Amino acid sequence: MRAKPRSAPSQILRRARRRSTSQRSLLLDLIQQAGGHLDADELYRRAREQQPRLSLSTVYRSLRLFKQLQLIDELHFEEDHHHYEGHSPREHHHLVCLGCGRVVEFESPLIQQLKADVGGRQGFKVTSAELNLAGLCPRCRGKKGSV
Amino acid sequence: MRAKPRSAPSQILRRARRRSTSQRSLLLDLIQQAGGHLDADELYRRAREQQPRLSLSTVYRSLRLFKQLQLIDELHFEEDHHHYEGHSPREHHHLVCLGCGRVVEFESPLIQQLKADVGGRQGFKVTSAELNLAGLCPRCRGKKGSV
DNA sequence: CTTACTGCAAATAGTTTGCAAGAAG
DNA sequence: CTTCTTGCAAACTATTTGCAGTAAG
Repeated sequence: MRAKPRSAPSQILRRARRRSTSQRSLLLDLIQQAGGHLDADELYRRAREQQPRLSLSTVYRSLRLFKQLQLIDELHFEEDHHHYEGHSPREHHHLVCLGCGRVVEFESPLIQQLKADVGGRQGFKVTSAELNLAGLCPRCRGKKGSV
Repeated sequence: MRAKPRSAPSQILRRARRRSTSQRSLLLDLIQQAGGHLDADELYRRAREQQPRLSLSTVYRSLRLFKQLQLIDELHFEEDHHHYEGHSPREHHHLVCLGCGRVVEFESPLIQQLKADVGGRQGFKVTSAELNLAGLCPRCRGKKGSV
């Protein structure tokens, strides 16, 4: 079984009867490049470096659209706003350092097992799983008093 | 090894040099009774039934305090605001129905294993783990078109 | 009494929306 | 051309803060 080739974003937009604009391309590029974990404001700041007139509304509208089209995933860390990353075919989860904010990704087969177990036991059809671990990274474990 | 007896909230407050007020007792009671998953607004509504002059600021200030003192835990579902539940000694996680919002709790030993595995591999000291599964409950799986 | 706590109103952060002008197809 | 998209300003939701009065210890 080969992985099905993922379409280019512009094709996905076309199929959904949405237009491919310079703003959308730029935002999507920035999200992919960043390797994930951007929040709306950071994305806005980076995007303005290349398109100074781009507005924050457009950032939010685009994020909502990309999310609907499954081009990106929304992450819910222990903060008051969301983070975003390009949708990756491999399910993975996040480990966040409470000291410096660094985010590490990891995969684990245990999660699949858990989804099946718990879903089955409760009669749910489980469609998504978000696991966030938090702690201190090697560097931040040292400077204890400082946090 | 016996579980160490948990102190009453009022004692915990005293130890932290915080006063035990009628507002704080009421809020804490409501959180315990509810069995968890309340958001600030719902808590506010319920509290006002018994203390109509209680303000929303007090709700937020109390939630922050309780969280600091580890009397409650904050949950981050796929929404724009947080939910809260009384801190329970047994680590557990949540399965949320996207149809009706029902929340089911579950425990799993796999999570402990995962924390140790991932933490060790990355050199992190893992202090917390939040796992949220989402899907459709038995009832909502039926009425598919309706959601 | 002393100082933490509360209620209220005003401020702030994050996000959404109405609308007229602009661009994609 | 037609309709979707954008920028801007205003609105909105969730949460925090300043301050003067109130109450816990």
